[in-house]
Amino acid sequence: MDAQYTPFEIERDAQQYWDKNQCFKAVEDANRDKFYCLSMFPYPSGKLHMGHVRNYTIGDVVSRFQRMQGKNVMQPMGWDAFGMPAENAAINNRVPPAKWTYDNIDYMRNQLKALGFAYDWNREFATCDSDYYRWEQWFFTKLLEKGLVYKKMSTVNWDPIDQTVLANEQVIDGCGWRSGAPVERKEIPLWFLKITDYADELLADLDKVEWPEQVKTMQRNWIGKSRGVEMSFDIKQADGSPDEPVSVYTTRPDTLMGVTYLAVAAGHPLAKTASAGNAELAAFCEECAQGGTSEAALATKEKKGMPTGHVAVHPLSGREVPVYVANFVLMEFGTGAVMAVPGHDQRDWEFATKYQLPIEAVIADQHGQAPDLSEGAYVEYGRLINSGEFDGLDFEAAFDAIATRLEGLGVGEVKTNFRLRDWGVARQRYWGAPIPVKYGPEGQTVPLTDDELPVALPMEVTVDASGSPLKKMPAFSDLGDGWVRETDTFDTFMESSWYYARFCCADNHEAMLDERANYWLPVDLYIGGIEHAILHLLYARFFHKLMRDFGLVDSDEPFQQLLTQGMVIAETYYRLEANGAKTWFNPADVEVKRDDKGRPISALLIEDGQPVEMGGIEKMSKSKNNGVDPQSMIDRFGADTVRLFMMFAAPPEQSLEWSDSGVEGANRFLKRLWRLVNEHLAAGTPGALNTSALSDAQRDLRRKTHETIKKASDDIGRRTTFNTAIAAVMELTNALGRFHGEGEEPSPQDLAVAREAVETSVLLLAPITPHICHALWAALGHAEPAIDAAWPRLDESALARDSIELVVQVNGKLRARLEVPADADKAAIEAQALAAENVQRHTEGKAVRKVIVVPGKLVNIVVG
RNA sequence: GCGGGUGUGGUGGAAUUGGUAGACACAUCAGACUUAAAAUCUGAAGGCCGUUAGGCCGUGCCGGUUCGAGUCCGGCCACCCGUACCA
Repeated sequence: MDAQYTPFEIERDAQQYWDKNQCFKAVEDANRDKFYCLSMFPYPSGKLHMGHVRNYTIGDVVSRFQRMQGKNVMQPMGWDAFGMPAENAAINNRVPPAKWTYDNIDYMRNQLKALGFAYDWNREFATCDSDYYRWEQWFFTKLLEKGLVYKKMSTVNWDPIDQTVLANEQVIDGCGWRSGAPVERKEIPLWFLKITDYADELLADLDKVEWPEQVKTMQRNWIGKSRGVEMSFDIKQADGSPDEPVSVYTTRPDTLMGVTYLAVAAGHPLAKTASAGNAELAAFCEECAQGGTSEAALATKEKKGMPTGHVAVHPLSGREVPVYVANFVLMEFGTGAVMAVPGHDQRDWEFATKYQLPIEAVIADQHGQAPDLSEGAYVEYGRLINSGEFDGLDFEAAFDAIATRLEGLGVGEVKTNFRLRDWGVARQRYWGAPIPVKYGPEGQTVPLTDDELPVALPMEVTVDASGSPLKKMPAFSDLGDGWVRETDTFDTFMESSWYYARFCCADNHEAMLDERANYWLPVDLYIGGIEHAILHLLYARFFHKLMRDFGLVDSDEPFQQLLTQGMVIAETYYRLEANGAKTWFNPADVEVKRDDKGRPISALLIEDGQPVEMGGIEKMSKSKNNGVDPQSMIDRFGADTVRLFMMFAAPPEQSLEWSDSGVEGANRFLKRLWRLVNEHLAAGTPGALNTSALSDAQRDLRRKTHETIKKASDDIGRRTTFNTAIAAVMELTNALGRFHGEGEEPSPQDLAVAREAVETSVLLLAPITPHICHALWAALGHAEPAIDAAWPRLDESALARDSIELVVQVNGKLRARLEVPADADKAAIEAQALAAENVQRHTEGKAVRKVIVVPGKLVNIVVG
């Protein structure tokens, strides 16, 4: 064994060994428990970033740990390869999107290999391979035949200069990111998947999966099941003539008698009839159509409205209330109209205050009084007031009574609603899977047949910033005889909704999935960023249920357990330029000055020695130039050091702050471990361990070894807190460094106890730093590689103690520590606690009211 | 705006079921080794007071429950993620 830790040779040798022996090739085996471990596959943006390294290290640690538990582990990797960045690269650098994407994949695959992840590379694919997306196209035609797909008008961001549809991300402060022109909302026909048909099941089945509660809550709220009443209001135009009734939905029918106005969307039919003779209103409706379509942009916009001149007739009281057009009401949400109760809804209250509309109390406060509405709405539930015959009813009773009355009048009904909307899957872009539909000369819409699939995306293409490239390619779209192809492509969420299943049988060219999917699925542990908590994870759950209902899989849910990792963040540095713009500098190019407590006080740019400003710690990003390239760290310290730091610096669910010195610390630990094993081997040959004849020092080290096995097993296997598992192993190696036998030379028994501690440390670290552990395990004389070693076994008897330390509190404050026999009874502990010198000082002259003994932990003496 | 989360020493974090706040590291300081530096090893350290014994304060802020609160409850503040065409 080399005296020096040489990470690059060790890592190369270990990787060659795993590769040559196909160690991570996964084969179905009905006789073993399977473990499918999946990390969210990357978008091939160019090179790995720290978020990828963190994500994939977590997955690799769990995979290797499960393998050591004896599981049949499958850990695949692939590429989420369609998307906008490839088109942007094409526009900016004139590189074909396919070439750009596949070049990036080649580079990033090498980076993943250098990190030593235990992937079964035989299963690799990219979603832009026609061999993958052809099955998605095939499945879409089946969904279309079954009525789960339909086309409807939908609102998109329209750039009037570039004549193109913009993604929400491409709308900055309401303007197009390239043209700078104010974005307009435009209605176009688009394909939708009926996810709302599965809303109830998507909600109910959250109880079947082991996901973080916060993610389940977010999904429940997103699906947003509610019970309410849908009712219609009769409408009179300004001249008194009737217009079409307006339908509204409310979850608070108990407040119906407090309605003082109605608000409709600018696109509502009523707004159109009202605008006919009202130029001012028509102009307002047009203004409402400006700006982006994102919910955040709409919801934070200043609330504006304008009266239509129409009035709505209250269905119960007959009272006439004004109808407004409001910019915060949208056609695609619910009915496109809302009833407003400003006394009991804060948004309505603000609108009513702004336009001097009446605000009326119809719900009593907790004292049974009319609430004070001068500062805001009263939104709690309570008993009804000012509601005629409904006065005195509580929420439940009022809901039922009012709903029954509306039903009797034939103007309303109780209705369950979902916030969830159907999934729009069509994009007016090139780099995606073509939607497999054609249109006939008489306007027929026909799904492509199996022998017409796949619809391959043409590789020779001109991509510019205007319009959809496929639309401009007759060779693609024109099928002759008046038939044309659909030129929209799929939302890239389509590809990421079923890739986990395709990994089970990626080599099947005859079918989308086969029986191997049912061996591996569901995924046992799925790992990825918290930012995917709603959309990706909800779409994948939906897609899984679709595949189930077509008999392709037999499970209900795709991901049994979910681990959501936090972001990787780093300090930012900038200089303010004369024009007010900020120039951002990479942390690698900056030197930080610290005060004598190590607190950073200032920073200099290394290049010119002049100061730069510290901009705070933020998510690693291109825009703030604070990304640390994982490659440079791997080149400097090796993969094991990077992996160890990533797992040690924070628990996986929290954000992780990058720290150069922390990485050096991780490297130092590995060097120390290397030396420790080296010195242990040089000290001599251990004897056979005799656990019935241990010295105190030997028993202490052995206890520490088994305490560490217990903690690390639980931390990695159950809690997934890898940081504390590593800390525990560090404690063990620290104890090992301090361990010395009684004689000048270590005895065979000393060496046997030390050997157990050394081998335990190596195996417990093997999932985290697999290369160094591969080398050390071999150096310790094992012919089998470390990846085939069994996880260390806990010996409960090694944990036993003769005496334990208790703390003594007086009135909850720590006053003394006691060493007591492990089997001491409560009375003896209490007596010893009361006798302690410092306890006496604090109890002297006071009455002892109560003594609380918590076995194994503490004694609290309450005095008064 | 709405939904979900986070907040602990100089720093990253630990404290798993309401029971010793600060494990393990990083940075800092001191010492050893060295001609010297680096590397390595050993030690110190939450803040304030005290010679020691020890005391007081302390987990974003305000309040509550409890023998006991970082942990539970109510109200705030700050930041982060998502918000349906970024992936």
